[in-house]
Amino acid sequence: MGAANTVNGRQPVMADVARLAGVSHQTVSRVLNDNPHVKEETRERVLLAIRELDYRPNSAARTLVTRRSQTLGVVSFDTTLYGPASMLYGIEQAARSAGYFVSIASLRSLDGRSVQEAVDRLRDQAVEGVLVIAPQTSAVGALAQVRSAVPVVAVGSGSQARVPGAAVDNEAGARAATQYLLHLGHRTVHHVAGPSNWLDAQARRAGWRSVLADAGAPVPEVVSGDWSARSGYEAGLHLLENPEVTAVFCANDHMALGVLRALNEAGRGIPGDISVVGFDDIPEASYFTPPLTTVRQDFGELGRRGLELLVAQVEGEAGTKERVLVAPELVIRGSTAAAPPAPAGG
Amino acid sequence: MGAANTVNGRQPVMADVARLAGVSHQTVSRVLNDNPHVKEETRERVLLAIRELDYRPNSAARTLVTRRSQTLGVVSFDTTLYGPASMLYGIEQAARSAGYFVSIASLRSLDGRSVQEAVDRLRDQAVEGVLVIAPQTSAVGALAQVRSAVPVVAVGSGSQARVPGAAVDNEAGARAATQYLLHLGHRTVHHVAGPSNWLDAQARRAGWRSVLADAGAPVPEVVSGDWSARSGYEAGLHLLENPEVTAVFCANDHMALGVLRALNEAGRGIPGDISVVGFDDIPEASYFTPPLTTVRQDFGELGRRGLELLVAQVEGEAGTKERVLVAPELVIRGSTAAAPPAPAGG
DNA sequence: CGTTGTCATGTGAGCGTTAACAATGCAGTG
DNA sequence: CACTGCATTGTTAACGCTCACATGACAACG
Repeated sequence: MGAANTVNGRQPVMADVARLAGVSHQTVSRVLNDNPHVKEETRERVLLAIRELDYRPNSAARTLVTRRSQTLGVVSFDTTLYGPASMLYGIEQAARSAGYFVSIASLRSLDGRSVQEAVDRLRDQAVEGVLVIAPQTSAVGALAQVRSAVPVVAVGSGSQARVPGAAVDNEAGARAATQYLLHLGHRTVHHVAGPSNWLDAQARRAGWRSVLADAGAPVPEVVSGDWSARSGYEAGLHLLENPEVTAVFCANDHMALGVLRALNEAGRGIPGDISVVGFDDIPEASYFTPPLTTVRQDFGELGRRGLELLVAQVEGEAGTKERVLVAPELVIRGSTAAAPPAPAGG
Repeated sequence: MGAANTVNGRQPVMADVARLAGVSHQTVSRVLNDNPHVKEETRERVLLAIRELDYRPNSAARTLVTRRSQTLGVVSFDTTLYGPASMLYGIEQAARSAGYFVSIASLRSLDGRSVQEAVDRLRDQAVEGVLVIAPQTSAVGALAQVRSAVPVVAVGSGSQARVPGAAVDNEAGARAATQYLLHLGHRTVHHVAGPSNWLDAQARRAGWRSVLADAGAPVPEVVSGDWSARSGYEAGLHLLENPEVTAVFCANDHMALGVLRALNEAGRGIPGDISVVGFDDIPEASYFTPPLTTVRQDFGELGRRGLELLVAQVEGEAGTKERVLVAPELVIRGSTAAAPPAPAGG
């Protein structure tokens, strides 16, 4: 052991290790790269020298000659949100176990130029592939246009994106939620949608709508929010104006929280008077008042699957899948119940 | 304009640009590095050739010769949580505007070996500095031991860490919350603390305790949670056993959410019977039932300040500050009110 | 005993860039 | 007109590594 760490005041290089071990630099390289053509005794001498000098290979030099940076890039818009943050986390873990580094670049705005700019930034860093966490239609649209010498994979960007990627089956989740509410006896289900420029919002809305249509239930007007609890609160106030509302399907949990708050304030019983369903199953959802019935999606899994897809492309594996669809799951909690008896004369 | 993008089937290099522009590769390099000793006309010819070939400099080659990777590393434990996610976001943005790339490495576990491992991983990637988002005592302790050839800065790791860093003044925030509750006339304030191995949890608890001590108020036993809403719920159930509780200061908003839920379930009025204060001011806090009085800390700002600190160290600026303390702010909402009249015979 | 093959190791070139220095041209000066 | 000085450009050598190939040793083979 030991931590000389410098040779003549500079970081040790391969030649220093070679000299100390009494071999050529190439033999050191072989040891480092697990080349089988090295005698066991020599290998140990080299490893000893490496430890003695606390030598670390220079990645820039290696990248220069191998043309492989071992780095993947992640482009994202707002990693402050629970979903994107969890996907990023999943990506990093999967990347590490696949032997890649992860470099991040966030988007200034959602237009195509910004997406191209972020991809270029990563390209400047010689990433071998790019993952994009940007579920907005505009970003995905831009993605299809992006010039990139390396593979690009979208994570959590709806299901119809033109680029390869991993996504949750939003429509199926929305259908499950809506069907469940109908089964409880509600005449119809109102919907608090996400921003219309998000693919997920579109898909959830479409799923909700298709179930109502299939069941012959009336399709109420949609109230739109921006995913925030604040916007859910406002949507809730709006829904309160209509006394016929007995069931609400919100496009995410945060908006559902806002809706719950508006209903609570107004003295409506949940689920006695009105049932509420969310989407995402954030960790707090079971501690809302009341605990929220919601559609669980596993963001971490999504990130991991996306990364696997990208690695397969980077390493040029044959028979590469282009799209992975992860199934969400309806989680039933206390915010949903059978429809209240219809008001007399309704 | 144009996107030849390849020369003889490979990425164009500086020599290709030079040939097309009719200059030497060194002149191309000068243009790229804004060297003033280039005639305007030549510069334009070179820029044209660069665009024509869609040439991008090879960062590995540049890093190899300049010994500067333009990359900073971020070590974090769980970027799924709102605080860490926001700090990471702030860091990335500040890094971009300072001209650095950001590479991430998450911790397997919280022991010293894992911290060293993550730092080494980044070091292998030739980062010029490392930011650590790991507010646990164990991680910070390990940090002080970490061997690293590059500067290390801690972000949001309490105020007494031994490494340089940016942190929120947790004690001040906790004092403000506790004082406010006492001013409202509560005889004392109960505390739902975070995990004792987090510096923030320790500091908040210390701030709370000091105010009670100074005011001569009784110091109730602390209930500890793990930051999650679930643990807050359990803490709430525990607090309900004691009828004298009229004010609760929770070490974060998620636990406060759990407490609110437990109290709501038990039919206690908030704030009529019991006042509750949180810490963090997550975006949802104003939509809890009731809206949560809490201590706001600006995580993004924290990340930016930490990054500035690191950049100053990396670029060897004189008079570098070692620590930055960001002041939190008490935000008053509907979950707090004057103490209820003391029960007769109390 | 020469030939062939295989293992273990070394040698030299080259990856694409920047740094240091050299060279050129041209204006201004005495 | 030679001489200095400055602006502009070119030439060459690193940077630290891997790849392709060369070399040497030694066993197996006919």
